[in-house]
Amino acid sequence: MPVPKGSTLDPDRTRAAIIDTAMPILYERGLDGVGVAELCTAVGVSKETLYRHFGSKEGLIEAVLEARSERVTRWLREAVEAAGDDPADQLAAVFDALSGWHAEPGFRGCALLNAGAQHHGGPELDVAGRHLERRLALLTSIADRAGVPDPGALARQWLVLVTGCTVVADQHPGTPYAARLARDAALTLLTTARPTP
Amino acid sequence: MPVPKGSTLDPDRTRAAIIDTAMPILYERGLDGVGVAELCTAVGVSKETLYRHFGSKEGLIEAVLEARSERVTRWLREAVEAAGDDPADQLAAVFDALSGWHAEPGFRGCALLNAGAQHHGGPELDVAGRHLERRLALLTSIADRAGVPDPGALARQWLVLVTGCTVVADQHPGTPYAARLARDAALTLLTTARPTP
DNA sequence: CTGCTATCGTACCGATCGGTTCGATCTGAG
DNA sequence: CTCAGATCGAACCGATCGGTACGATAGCAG
Repeated sequence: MPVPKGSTLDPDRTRAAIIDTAMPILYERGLDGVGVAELCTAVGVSKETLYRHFGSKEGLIEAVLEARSERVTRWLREAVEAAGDDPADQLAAVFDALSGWHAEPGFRGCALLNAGAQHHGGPELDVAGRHLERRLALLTSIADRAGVPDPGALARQWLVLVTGCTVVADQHPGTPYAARLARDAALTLLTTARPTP
Repeated sequence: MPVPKGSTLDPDRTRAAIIDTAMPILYERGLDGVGVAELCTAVGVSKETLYRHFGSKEGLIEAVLEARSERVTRWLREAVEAAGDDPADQLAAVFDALSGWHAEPGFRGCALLNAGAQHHGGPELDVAGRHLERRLALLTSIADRAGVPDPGALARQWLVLVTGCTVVADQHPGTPYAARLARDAALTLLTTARPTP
């Protein structure tokens, strides 16, 4: 076994440490708001190490965003799973989870959407698109369970609400509790879409 | 009259020309994606002139975003006014206007929201907030006319839909016609909110 | 004509950026 | 102990950035 595992020289560990440390800094200051040198000193790593792992600043950004998307997706899925079997409860759990996130001190909007807006032509936009696709899949599973006639359309309406309330919560101080309003709207759409026996 | 009006040396004209030319470039390439020198050559103006008018790149950006917000707000208000007196028609007109915008070739999301995401701490976020405030005012006027019990809450739900469908249309290729889905959702919310006599 | 002002074109500044290179150092495998 | 690979620290590179300075020019008021 030529590669040491778990040691201080473990490349996987170094890579994970870079991602974990760089993530909040890039989220807080923006992709273009912080240089590679500063990221390196924050992580406690040399530039050579960072470039050997990620090849370029772009590569680092992609890795950070991918890790973020996976983390957020898992977090939201767990919130849904903890809400029981009722689709309405699951849907409410999504927006309640968002409510808590929006109220956190360091909340600055969705890191993926922000990145897609910042480097619009680049790979960040693709990462953001895949992120929304994962989120749509989660919402579609809820709509499927609810047995509505067109679960795909309803899930996409929910996706618009989820995305919109996060942006509004971030950028419009005149709308607090945007997630709560979106939750009510989503539940109304669910009720209206359900076949009335 | 020491200031020439309408001549090629008219400062107001120069200022407007700089804003008009810089606006699509900053929108397309991002606030940090284009330098002041390139903007100057695109406008056909010297750096000294640009800096005398706006003081800094930040000042130029603020002026451009402010002009953009006013233009977009006027455009949407006119779409509403052209839709007649029925609140439902006015609401549908908002999302239909958005549909057409989203389908335009150079569509890259809302310039104000993108700017707020790019320079998150700075004045751009305030401009984006004021932009959403203007949009909320328009939606609130529709909700008022509809005579719903809580027009402020309904208008804010519509604001979430408007914002969300624009972001989704930009960043999620898997959801085409996001504005049409949002339109249906908004009309459903309106119908549900109306008192049933 | 005489100013005044807006503008141009260019050169220039210091700072920062992303990225590369290299010798020294440390760690763990064998 | 020896060796290979991972890392460090710092110097270094060319390019670009936002912003400034200056002499020349052009249009208008008086």
